[in-house]
Amino acid sequence: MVHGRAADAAQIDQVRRFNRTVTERVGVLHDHYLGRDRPIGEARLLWEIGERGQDVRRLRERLGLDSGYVSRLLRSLEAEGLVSVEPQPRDRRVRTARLTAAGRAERAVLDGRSNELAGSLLAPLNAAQRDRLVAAMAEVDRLLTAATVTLDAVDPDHPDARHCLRSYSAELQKRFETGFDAALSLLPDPGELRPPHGLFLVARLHGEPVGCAGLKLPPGAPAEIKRMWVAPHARRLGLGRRFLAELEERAARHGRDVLRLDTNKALDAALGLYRSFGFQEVAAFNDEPYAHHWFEKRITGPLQE
Amino acid sequence: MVHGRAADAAQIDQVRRFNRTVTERVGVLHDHYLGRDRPIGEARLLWEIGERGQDVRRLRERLGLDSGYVSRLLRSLEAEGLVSVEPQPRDRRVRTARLTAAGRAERAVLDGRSNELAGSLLAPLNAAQRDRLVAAMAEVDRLLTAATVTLDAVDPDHPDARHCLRSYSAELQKRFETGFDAALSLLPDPGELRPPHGLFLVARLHGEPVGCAGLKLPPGAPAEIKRMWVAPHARRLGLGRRFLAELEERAARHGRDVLRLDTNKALDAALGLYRSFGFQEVAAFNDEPYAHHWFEKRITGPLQE
DNA sequence: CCCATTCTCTGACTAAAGTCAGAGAATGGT
DNA sequence: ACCATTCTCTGACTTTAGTCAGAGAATGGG
Repeated sequence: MVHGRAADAAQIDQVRRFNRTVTERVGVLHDHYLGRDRPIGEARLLWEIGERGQDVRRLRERLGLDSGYVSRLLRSLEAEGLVSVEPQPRDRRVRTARLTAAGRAERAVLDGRSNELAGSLLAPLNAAQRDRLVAAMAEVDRLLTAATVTLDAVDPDHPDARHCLRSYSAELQKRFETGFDAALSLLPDPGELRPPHGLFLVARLHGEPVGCAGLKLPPGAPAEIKRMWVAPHARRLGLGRRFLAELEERAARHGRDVLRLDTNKALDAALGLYRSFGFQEVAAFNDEPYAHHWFEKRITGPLQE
Repeated sequence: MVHGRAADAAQIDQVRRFNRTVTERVGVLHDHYLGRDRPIGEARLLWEIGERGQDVRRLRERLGLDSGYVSRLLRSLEAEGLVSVEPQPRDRRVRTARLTAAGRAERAVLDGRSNELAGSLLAPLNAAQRDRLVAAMAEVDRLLTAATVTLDAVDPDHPDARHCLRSYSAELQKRFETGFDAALSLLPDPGELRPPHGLFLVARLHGEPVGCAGLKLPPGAPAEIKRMWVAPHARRLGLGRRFLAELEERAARHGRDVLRLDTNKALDAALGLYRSFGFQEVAAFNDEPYAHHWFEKRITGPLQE
């Protein structure tokens, strides 16, 4: 990964101090408030089921727990009358857990305690300190979230890839003045975005696909970025830049020394990103009907001895 | 407490999001790294014993564990040859745990893993994001630490109070051009800083005294702040301001409408604090030989219906 | 319709984490 | 010298938090 250079010692140190303070302060209080009369396993489950219910397999996935264990926890919550579990109508192997009225009440209690906990962290501070703490927390939150996003090369037919591509088309449809009709656009045919003539990256946050980017590697020609998209709720995490860096590195690894792309004028954030990432605007190199701008960047090949 | 007003809902919300992200990301990784081949109870203990050893009772206190449990953990570490436990010479009921050479090596392994953990949080980020994350972490760390400091009224003869007063004198001795001789200064006699004619506050961080401030409440005269001091490692946490706010409130509660103090020109940070807290410089109201500045603040009495 | 797969559940375990009630050695104050 | 207190330890527990192997129902593709 192009970003994966080692952090320096002072940074490591500060992160460790942070971890210590936070696990002490937040961790201790967390258990104190949440686990007051119920094992935290159950409390977490109750929380994760949520107001609208959840499939058992999603619960397992979200909490990272063994299927037998989750099943047992659900039995215990059922016995307390807090939860009911029923087969999903569409696929009767899957079962859906829902909160009963009592379960909802119990969840509200947990909710209240979480608020108490949050309040107790802020309480000893004055208004100015609070503002600064909350702002710094938002920043940490945002950047740690950014750091949990994974980038993987997948086949463009993978369900996560298809999901992103559908969202991509839907968004263009909404944002382009003229709408967007995939049939009119210069779509790379599927083979162009899979090895050996290309690749397709999917970004995932907690397992959910939240962005994609394709790279065409036509033999003997510049590499070309296609269909880069980031889900609205995953924006402002530096994901676009991370895609570009990753694609640039991969293009270089495949021996290309030029990376290019085309884009529509409606995508103003993307235009800014390309420029700040070192792309230069060039003359049209294709006749994509939806493009208004064409960009190119000279990249360094893989290091040689 | 004067700072203890309720935080607003948006702040509470952000704190909760933060707690969630951090416990997921830091918590999970923490256990993953530290508990790799050893129960985390033992790992924490090994860590807490430290290079120089620790009394068993301090360990219990720091980790908040049952005495039987700690004893058992120590037995297990002893059996592995990582720790030796011996009676303290001064009080043979108390026992001190020390790391053996093997224990020190094991602790170094844990240390390395903590570094890995910290590194793994930063690894997916680019340099700019890292800088911002580390800065935000430092801010959170600092403010959460500030929030764990407690302020309590104690008798000026309490060991914690005496500790602070000794440190206070030692610091003045070092910082005043002329040195500081307590015998020449207008020392409030002990009775003046305990009820009903005064009070004495001690600030504590993790049980350690880290600051103090006295308030004289002479009958029918303005309240007067004396001997305010914050330990060097607890500075920049807004503690001075917190002392002032607390003393102001207590003075008001005792019906005073003027708060005053004198100070030496060498204490520049304190001078700035007093001014920014609303104190006005006034003519000398006493003949303290070490004072160069006298300040006064008009305060509001307790609310009346 | 058959068969491989998916999903949840149960039974049978294990390890970690902790609690509780004393026992026995040291200590400090009187 | 005596006694209450402090400190650590041991034995006997419990609860929490899992893991693992397989059984049985439902589904989907051929």
